Amino acid sequence: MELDSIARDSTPAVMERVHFCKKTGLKKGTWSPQEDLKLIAYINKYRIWNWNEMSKAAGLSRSGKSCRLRWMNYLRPDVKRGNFSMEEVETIKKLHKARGNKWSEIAANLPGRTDNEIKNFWHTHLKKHYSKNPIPHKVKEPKHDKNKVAGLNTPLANESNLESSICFAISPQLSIGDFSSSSKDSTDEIGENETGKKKNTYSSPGTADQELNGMEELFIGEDNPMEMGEPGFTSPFHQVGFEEYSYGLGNDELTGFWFDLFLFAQQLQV
DNA sequence: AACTGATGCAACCGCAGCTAG
DNA sequence: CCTAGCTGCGGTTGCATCAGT
Repeated sequence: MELDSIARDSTPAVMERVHFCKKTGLKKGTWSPQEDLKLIAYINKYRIWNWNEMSKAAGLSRSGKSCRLRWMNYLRPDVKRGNFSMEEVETIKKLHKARGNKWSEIAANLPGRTDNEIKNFWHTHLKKHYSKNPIPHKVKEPKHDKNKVAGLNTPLANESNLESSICFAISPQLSIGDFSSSSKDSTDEIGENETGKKKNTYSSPGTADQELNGMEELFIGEDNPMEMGEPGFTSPFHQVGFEEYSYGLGNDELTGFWFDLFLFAQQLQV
C-alpha cells in the first residue's frame, strides 16, 4: 500500500486508523462516524450525483470510490445486516454453484445484502465447506460465537448442521457501531455482539433513543428536500427503523460526541 | 499474563464496461 | 471512432479481536 504516512489520533477514547496518501491528499482507512454523518447528510440533501464531486462538496477527504463503497456496503438504508437466513444461505449456495463468483448477481437475488458482504460470507463461512477440495483444518470450537453450533468450523459437519449454524453465525443485532465503521475505532465503550466478537458501540442505554430520534429528525426533516418517497432517495435511517439498532451510549462523553455530530450534520444541511 | 496464530470483515486496488463530449 | 471520466465488480489486503498455548 502506498501509504506515506500514518496519522493516528492518540486520544485514548477515539483512536482511528487514518491514513493519508501523500500523492492525492486523500484519506484512507476506516471511516469515522463524523465522515459517515457527513456523507449521509450530504446524500440526504443532494442525492447521489457524482461520487468524486460529492466527496469534495461534502468536505470529505475521500476518493469518490471510497465514498461509494462506504455508502453501498454500509450506510445505505436498505442494507440488511445480521444473520444470513437459511434461505439466504441456500440462495448463495445455489447461485454460486450456477454462476460462480458473480457476487453482484448473487447479491441482486438477496435484497439488502451487498456483494461485499456475500463475498466475505462465502470466504469465511461457506468456502471451506462447499469448495471441491476443502482444506482440512483443525477441528475446534467456534472462536467468537457462543451461539454458533459447533461444527461450523468443522469439516465433518453435515450440511444441515452447517446451515443451521451459519444462520446464527452473525449477530442480528445492530449497534451504532454497525452503523459506522467505528467497529474498528477504539472507544471506551465496547459492546459485544452475538458472535462474541467485541464491537465498539458508542452506546449507552438510556440516551440512545433520544439521540437517534433526534438523528432521525435531522435527516427526515420537513424542510428536507430529500425525503422518503421522493424518487431515488430514501433516508438512511427511515427504512431501517431505529428500533432495530441496539446500542446505547454509555457515558456523557460519547453522548456529547454524538450530539456534536448531529449539530455538525445539521449545519451541513443548512 | 504474555505471546501467537486464526478468523472475520471493512476497505482498498486494478480492471472492465459504459457513456458523454 | 476516440478519449476521458465515472461507475461497478471481483480479488486482495490489513488489522482488530479472539482462542489456544
